Amino acid sequence: MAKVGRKPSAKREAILDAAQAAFLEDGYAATSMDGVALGACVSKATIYAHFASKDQLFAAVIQRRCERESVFQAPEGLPDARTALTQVARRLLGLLLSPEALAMYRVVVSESMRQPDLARAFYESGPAAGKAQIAEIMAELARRGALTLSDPWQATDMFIGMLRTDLFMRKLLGLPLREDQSPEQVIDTAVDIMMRAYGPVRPPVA
Amino acid sequence: MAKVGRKPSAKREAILDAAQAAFLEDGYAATSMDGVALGACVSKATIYAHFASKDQLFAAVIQRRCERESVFQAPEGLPDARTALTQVARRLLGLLLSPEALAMYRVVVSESMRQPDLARAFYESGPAAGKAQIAEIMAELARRGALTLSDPWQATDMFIGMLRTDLFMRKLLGLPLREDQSPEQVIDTAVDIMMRAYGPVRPPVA
DNA sequence: GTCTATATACAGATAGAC
DNA sequence: GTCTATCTGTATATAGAC
Repeated sequence: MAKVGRKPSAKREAILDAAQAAFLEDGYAATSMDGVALGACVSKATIYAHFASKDQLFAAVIQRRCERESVFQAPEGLPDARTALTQVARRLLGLLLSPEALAMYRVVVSESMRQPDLARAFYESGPAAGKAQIAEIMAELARRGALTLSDPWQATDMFIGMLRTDLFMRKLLGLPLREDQSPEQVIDTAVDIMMRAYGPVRPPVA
Repeated sequence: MAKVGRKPSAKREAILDAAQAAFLEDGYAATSMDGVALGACVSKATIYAHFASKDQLFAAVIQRRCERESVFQAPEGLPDARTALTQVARRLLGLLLSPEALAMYRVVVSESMRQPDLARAFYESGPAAGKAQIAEIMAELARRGALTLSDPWQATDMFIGMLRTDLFMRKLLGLPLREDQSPEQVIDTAVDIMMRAYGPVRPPVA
């Protein structure tokens, strides 16, 4: 069996690729090792030479997919808060609505109770990492005086929540979108609320 | 086989109860018809006398669970917007965080791509119905002048989103909550943002 | 409608040659 | 490491008696 340290074996990568496609497409239980072997042009025994079990193959797939993407660098230059938040929201909502992210979310959520380690890995590398990066941008905007907020983490939580609304739910469930639903409209509304709530010019508290 | 119209057979109900417990606890694939039969104190053949297949048993379970609960009646009396929104948020977040709702969400999301009809039934009776009821309350608050908003549906979407944040995600994935996370804190923050954005006294637009 | 017993298929995992 | 061939368990679904 291959060691834990990287073994950039071609077959191993082919197995992981085929397994990822199958798991994300069909879910954990509906994916068979025979199918993965077929997709990777490899015998089933070869899979077991690299991965001890279906569980561990699944874990390797999820872990590999968790080790990447983030890319919420602080907006270039010194844009105003509205522009900065809009850029961040576009990036995040685009990511959330991508077919790969939705498939990943479905399969991890469905297996989270049976594979707690995977649930944590996904959470840390996905939602938690994204939140941390956006919170840092929020904090920077607050330092510049572009936003007035006491807790960037709380504000970030709410901001992200406002992006995962009905549009996200429908995509997640595979339902068609209503005509008047668009990511841009969600983004505009969310940013608008953030600016009303935390914009630099705040109404005197009643 | 039993007709489609209601047959309040005791065994049928026992089967549905056992199946619901199993599906919500273990997920669709990991639930076996043998297990359901055991849980319902019934032979497996009896299950197939009532339900044509595992798929249809699952559908019946989900459908039955979808035909109920809502209960977002407009707050009693004429409370101010902050009180009304807080009451609504408490009710909704309590529902979202309940173990049954979380289990339902997990299993429906995981099977949504393979059973589109179920996904739609869940969406209509769950998220869509809840949103409609809350939007009506929003609209009533706007009519009273307690909120200033042009589109109650949009505002409702954002409000609900702000309740489904990190706290919800961690519960969904079965992760322990951070000490400083509490439903009440999420509710207070969300309501506060709504009041800042849509409260009757709005700042002049800069 | 309900049961016992069984058909049939396919899953995950392994043995052993190369 | 990789293959072919196989073991073994268990799943969905059904036959046929009552």
